[in-house]
Amino acid sequence: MPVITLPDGSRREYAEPVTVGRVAADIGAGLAKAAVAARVDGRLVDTSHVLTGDAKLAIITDRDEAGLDVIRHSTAHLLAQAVKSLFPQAQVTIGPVIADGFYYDFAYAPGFSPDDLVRIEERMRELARADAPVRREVMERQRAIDFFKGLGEDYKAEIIRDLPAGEEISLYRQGDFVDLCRGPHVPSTGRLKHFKLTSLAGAYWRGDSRNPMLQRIYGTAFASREALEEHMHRLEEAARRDHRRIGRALDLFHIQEEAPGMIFWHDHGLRIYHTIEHYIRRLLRGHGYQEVKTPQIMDRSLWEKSGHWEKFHDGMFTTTSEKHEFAIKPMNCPGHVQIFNQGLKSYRDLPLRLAEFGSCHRNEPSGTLHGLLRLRNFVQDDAHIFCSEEQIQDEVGAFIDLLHHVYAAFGFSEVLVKLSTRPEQRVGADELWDKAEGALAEALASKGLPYELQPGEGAFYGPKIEFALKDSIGRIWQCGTVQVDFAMPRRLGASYVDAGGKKAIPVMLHRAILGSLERFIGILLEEYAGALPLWLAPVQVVVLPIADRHQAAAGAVVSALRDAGLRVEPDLRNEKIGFKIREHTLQRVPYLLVVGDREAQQGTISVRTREGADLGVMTVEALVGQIGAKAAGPVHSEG
RNA sequence: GCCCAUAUAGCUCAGUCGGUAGAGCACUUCCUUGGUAAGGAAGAGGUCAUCGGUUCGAUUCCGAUUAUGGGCUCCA
Repeated sequence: MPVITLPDGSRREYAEPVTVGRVAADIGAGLAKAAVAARVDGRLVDTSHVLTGDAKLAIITDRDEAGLDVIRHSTAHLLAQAVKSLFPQAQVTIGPVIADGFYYDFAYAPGFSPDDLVRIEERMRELARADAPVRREVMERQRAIDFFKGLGEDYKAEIIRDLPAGEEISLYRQGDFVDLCRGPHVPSTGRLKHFKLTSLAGAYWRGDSRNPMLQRIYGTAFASREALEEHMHRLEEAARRDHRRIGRALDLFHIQEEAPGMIFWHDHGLRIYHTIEHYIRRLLRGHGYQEVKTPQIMDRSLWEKSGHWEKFHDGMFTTTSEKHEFAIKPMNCPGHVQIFNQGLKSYRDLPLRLAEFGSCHRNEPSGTLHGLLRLRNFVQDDAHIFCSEEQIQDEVGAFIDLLHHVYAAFGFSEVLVKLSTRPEQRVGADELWDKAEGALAEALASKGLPYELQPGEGAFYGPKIEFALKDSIGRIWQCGTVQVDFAMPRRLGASYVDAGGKKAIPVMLHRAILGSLERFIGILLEEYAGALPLWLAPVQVVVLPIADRHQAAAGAVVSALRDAGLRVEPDLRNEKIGFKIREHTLQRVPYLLVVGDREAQQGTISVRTREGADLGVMTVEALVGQIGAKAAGPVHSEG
């Protein structure tokens, strides 16, 4: 006699076991039609699930987030069904739901072509129209393994073999297609209407590059056609924010074939770069950092001592001179230890903070390069803090505050935080790791920062916190970091005299706020779609004379603004004012000043913003009063 | 590095079922001196990424290389 309790607290009693679908139908025909799955006592089930005893039941429709996931998951199955029907030799593997869609990996040696994708999507529509019921069945483990082996689905058999013991093994059938799956799924394929296959990629079986490469098909699905179209539209909009496109359009930088992974900064791009560097430099000085500069290339023997050579020499560029082999620095830390090592250090010198805008080269695999976001040559706002073990937590805490202060200054509010702990291969005693991980976790907790734990993802020399930002299409990029290092100071012979007069080895904190300036600028450009905040804009103001006779007046405005510290340029071209307005608006110049007869006569300017707002006519002094402080940026307000 | 795709004028792209290419914008010159998102005319501009193969003939077909894009792996 099941008693079913609904989310609103109401109850329904049944004389005998009922299916979820039946209960939904009893509540209302509309709900029954909209139901894609259900939650029974918190567990997701199909609408065909039979309720045998008392239960709490919530019907899930495509309006629920969980319902959308079910639709996407079922669409992935539909994709697999279509692929199997068109390419019977293909083997199915896994097909999970991901953010904004799903994918399915197939083992298919010849590979799919983009044309195949079109065919597959067509077949999916046919299969959806057929509206085949999706049925769940449970199979005993060994029988399931034999069953899939019999189908030639070796990957599936392997997946079942590796499922934890005691896990129920369920299969889903739709038409002649069977797939191993936990479910739940939509009741029938006809429920899948608004989907699209989006891309084709390679992906290693089980994410291991030693394994065979599978064919991954990405797709997405939504509850309505409008939602799908909106999603595709969002992607197009995001593509317009792409920093590579903006970099070209605003003449900021370029990359060319002869220097893959390296940037040619143009004038306007370098202005952004320098503004940021200047800001960080001032800030660090105010926070007790010294700025240093270390050699670009150093002898191989130093990299052997630091441990980099053994672990990373494949990723290092090298060069030779007179029988010496040199490496171009991939990091700044060994250089900073050399500076620390000059002269005897006392515990009174700690914490010693050495900062460098260090240009690093890393021979990244060609397939990983990506605009400004992944380069072979980049500049870190790097620093190393030499301190005692007791100072770790305070230093990390202060750094976290500083980092958030900086990210806020650039207008980033969403910063993802991750804590990576000891990897299998590591140096240093476990007690040290306990202490360091504890210090990092404690520092995060004391800031009330939520973070994702990444066990085993730390560096070989110590645990780390990573701070990441998202690009315009939601990809996550590590920017800031703080890492505890027990190994390198010892390896490179760093020491200080402690309070007891004994020699001690300092702990080293590696830390960067922006990470790579290039990457940070890339993300910044996408965040603002090129319309950078006033203080970062390469050109803050343009002065536009209406006709040739206003050029002198415009020139006077330019020099006055330049004297006031603004980045300002005139546009003296023989063009109409509308043309110039359009062009500089597209160039994302924050303020556009028009000078015509009226203004020339009165000694004023007519002010317009890149957003199209008319701020009216005013004097240069009035404008400087209005925007001067903002244009100078946070560096001045922080002293 | 691995999988798939792409590479044509400065940019965005069209095109050639194999007979050495075209648009728009940008650029140059001239006309125009115009009041808040494109004034007009003319002109110039390309070894069709590189190397090789097939062919009477290759920008087009095939192969390799390089780079780029989307993923995967990696990221000190």
